[in-house]
Amino acid sequence: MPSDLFSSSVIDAVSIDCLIFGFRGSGLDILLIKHGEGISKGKWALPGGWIQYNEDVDEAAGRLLKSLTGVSNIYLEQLRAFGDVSRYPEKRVITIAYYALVNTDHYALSAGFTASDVQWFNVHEVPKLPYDHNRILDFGLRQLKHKVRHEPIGFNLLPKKFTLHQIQQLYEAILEMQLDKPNFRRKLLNMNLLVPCHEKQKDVSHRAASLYRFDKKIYDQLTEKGLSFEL
Amino acid sequence: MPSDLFSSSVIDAVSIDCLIFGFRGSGLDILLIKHGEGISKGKWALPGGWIQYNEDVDEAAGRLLKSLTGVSNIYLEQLRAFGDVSRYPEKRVITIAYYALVNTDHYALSAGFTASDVQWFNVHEVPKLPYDHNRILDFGLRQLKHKVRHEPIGFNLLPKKFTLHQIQQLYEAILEMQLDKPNFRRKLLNMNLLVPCHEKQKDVSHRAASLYRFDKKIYDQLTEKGLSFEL
DNA sequence: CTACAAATAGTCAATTTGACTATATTTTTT
DNA sequence: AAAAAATATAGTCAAATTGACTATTTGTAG
Repeated sequence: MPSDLFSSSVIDAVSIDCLIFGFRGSGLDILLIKHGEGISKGKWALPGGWIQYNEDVDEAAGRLLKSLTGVSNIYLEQLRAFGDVSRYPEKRVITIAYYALVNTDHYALSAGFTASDVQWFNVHEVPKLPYDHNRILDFGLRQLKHKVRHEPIGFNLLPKKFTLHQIQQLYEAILEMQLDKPNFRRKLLNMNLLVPCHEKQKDVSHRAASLYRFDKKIYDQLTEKGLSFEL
Repeated sequence: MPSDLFSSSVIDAVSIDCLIFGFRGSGLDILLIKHGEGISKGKWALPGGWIQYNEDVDEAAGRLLKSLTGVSNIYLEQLRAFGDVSRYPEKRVITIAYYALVNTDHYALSAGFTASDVQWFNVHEVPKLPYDHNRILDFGLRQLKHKVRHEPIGFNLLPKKFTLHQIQQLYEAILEMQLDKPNFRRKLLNMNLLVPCHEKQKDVSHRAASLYRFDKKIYDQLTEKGLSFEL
């Protein structure tokens, strides 16, 4: 740490930007908001905001997420900071990017936004975004692709109760590859991580599949016993 | 992004802190510097500095690393930002932590530091550090433990030419576990990632082991063909 | 020339993978 | 009511990988 502890800041501001991922059966989605004013008016962009003086950075991200979704117990984690000089015009703004995994069923969009301000986009059909937001998204997608194979975080994108086929579709969407159904089932079930709900899905026009849920406590127990989640 | 683009910053400063890892056969080391002045005078701490107005954050980290080691092409990657309100006294300082993997042979310590200012510590014998530096170190160790198993970055801690046994010792130090020698060799060699130097180590009082090197180009080629580094 | 130290090679059962085929249970169609 | 369609679930089997070992080779040191 340098000696000049009382120099005034050379950074104009630190912002938060958030990748909010959702999944609705057909590919992975991301939530964008439309800028109402400012430099990039009319453009779609990642939801973001400024960090307040008296809140932790993690708190700021949580606050932002809640203001968008109305819900607060959502999976949320820091991605990394982006701080190229040229990432933001005029001012020197460093942003700290977060990513959230939400179950699109369980929350009401837009507290304070109209429908036209907030919209889901398939992650591969995202328009050109301002600043370095496309780069942040790319980075987040890579991170998600990796993380979902080594930690059981994908379940956050699904309803509480889900079928094996739903998880598979989710993984196929995130990893961008086809997976063998029997083998995927086998691997997942053999981890003994999923708890059967003893319930079947409803309103499907074919044989109904069993519903399962993910239990963090069971995962933590198994982890202590040496399980390492790998898919 | 909120509308008030021209508010003055509520963050006093953004700093860089760097985890510099080294390996010298006996456990994993980290480089600490002794504070000469300021709030935490006399304490050992992570090397750090302020981000300049006209440099990317990654550049700032590189500059800091070079000022300490004299070398510039070192493996360096961002860990994450740490931004709790209480992490720093008096002022609101957010820090962006990086971690570097250096080969302790190949660089001269302390351009501008005396030996008593800079010192290697075994990562498990680190004193109480100021601010949230112990937390940053813990986070970095976890990250390293994970990353080293999924990406071939460990080689950065070794000399250009190394023996299989050296890699194994490195992995044992980072992962904090014993590994079976024949099985470790087999797995590593079967990836066809290591290039034999057709050379033996010297000055050992027993049978000399073959030297290998890691070739990033070969790794990239194999990756394209579907190899995924896993240890 | 013998003891040692560590490198390197090889064995083998158990487990996991990948690529499949087969059967079961529903709903919709004829 | 029977057949067709759709999807869930179960099972097979050879190949590859792993984990826990033993055996051999090649060098140094006394």
